[in-house]
Amino acid sequence: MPRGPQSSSERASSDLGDVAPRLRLAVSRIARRMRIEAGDGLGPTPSQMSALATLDKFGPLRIGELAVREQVTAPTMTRIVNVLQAGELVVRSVDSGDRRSWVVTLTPAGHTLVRKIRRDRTAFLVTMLAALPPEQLERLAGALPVLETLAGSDSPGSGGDTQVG
Amino acid sequence: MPRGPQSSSERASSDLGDVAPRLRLAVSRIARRMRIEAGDGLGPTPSQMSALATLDKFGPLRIGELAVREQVTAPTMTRIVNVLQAGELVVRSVDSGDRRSWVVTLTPAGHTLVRKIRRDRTAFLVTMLAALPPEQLERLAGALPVLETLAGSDSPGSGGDTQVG
DNA sequence: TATTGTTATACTCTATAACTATA
DNA sequence: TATAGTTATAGAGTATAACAATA
Repeated sequence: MPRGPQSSSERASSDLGDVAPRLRLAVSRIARRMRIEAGDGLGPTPSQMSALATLDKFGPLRIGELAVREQVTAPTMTRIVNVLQAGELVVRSVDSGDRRSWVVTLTPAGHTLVRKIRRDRTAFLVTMLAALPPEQLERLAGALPVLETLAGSDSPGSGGDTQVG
Repeated sequence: MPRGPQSSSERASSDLGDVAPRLRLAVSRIARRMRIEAGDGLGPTPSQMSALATLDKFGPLRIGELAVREQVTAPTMTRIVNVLQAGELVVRSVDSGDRRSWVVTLTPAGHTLVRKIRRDRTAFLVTMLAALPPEQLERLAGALPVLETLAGSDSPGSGGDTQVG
């Protein structure tokens, strides 16, 4: 097994050619672990949670606006909002100025829930990171801006993501 | 905006406290982009793809074994295998020694498809990585072992993952 | 009897098409 | 007419329960 001259880290800068497959696998698995270890099956479904996160980020929105941001059809968003409303996580109010529309607003309980789940999802990583030697944590922190570049930004209209956590 | 003394990188080793939330968000988004930009809606559904990947990794398996590895019930796996069989991606053969069981095997076409999708998923990252300045690629490569630690390994029985890509 | 897999049935999430109310 | 949202209906994917064939 050929090794480069550098000595400190397992496999670092040598053979950059296999960075892509390794990064793909690592990212997929970390994402999956975060989902699962945060108790994915409990509480709101992914689509409900995503709608809550969008409301948390952008503030009150109309059904149609929510549907566009969530990349979901209007009937689907109607149902999602109905469920959230039944759970008292959002309220609907008539749009002053256009009585065909509803404005959907997060309730305090909705806010609290979004923050709780966000915390839960981060908690898994916090635990993992705490177990890392400082040198590895440094390296991870150093690569964070690069990862954020790869992640891109969620441009509101263009299928923006608004991840829960 | 307070900045640490180090000069070369945007935000690196200072305030490690927010590594977890940033990493969480970055990982979620990269995973999502990989899924979407690889043409997620096309070809086999996620559950079908996952079953194919498991067969690719572990070789021929019985329906029940597949169901356990995929964390799905037996009736569900029956249906998944039926669809894959109709698409000529797998074949069923009787288990010599227990005629209640079927052994499911990937066809050459199934193999080819798994590899194609794996390539497609990596392709997005290859493009993104090619656009990075060498210094950033270095930093990413340096953090890869750490990310792989966080990713963990998929222990076969314990709901192992067997990511497609 | 116990086990492997299938069939029957139901539930959730999503979509498209048709509809109602307002602009 | 055109638009915002809802209702009606259908399809994919999953589960539990009941069943068939074999061990």
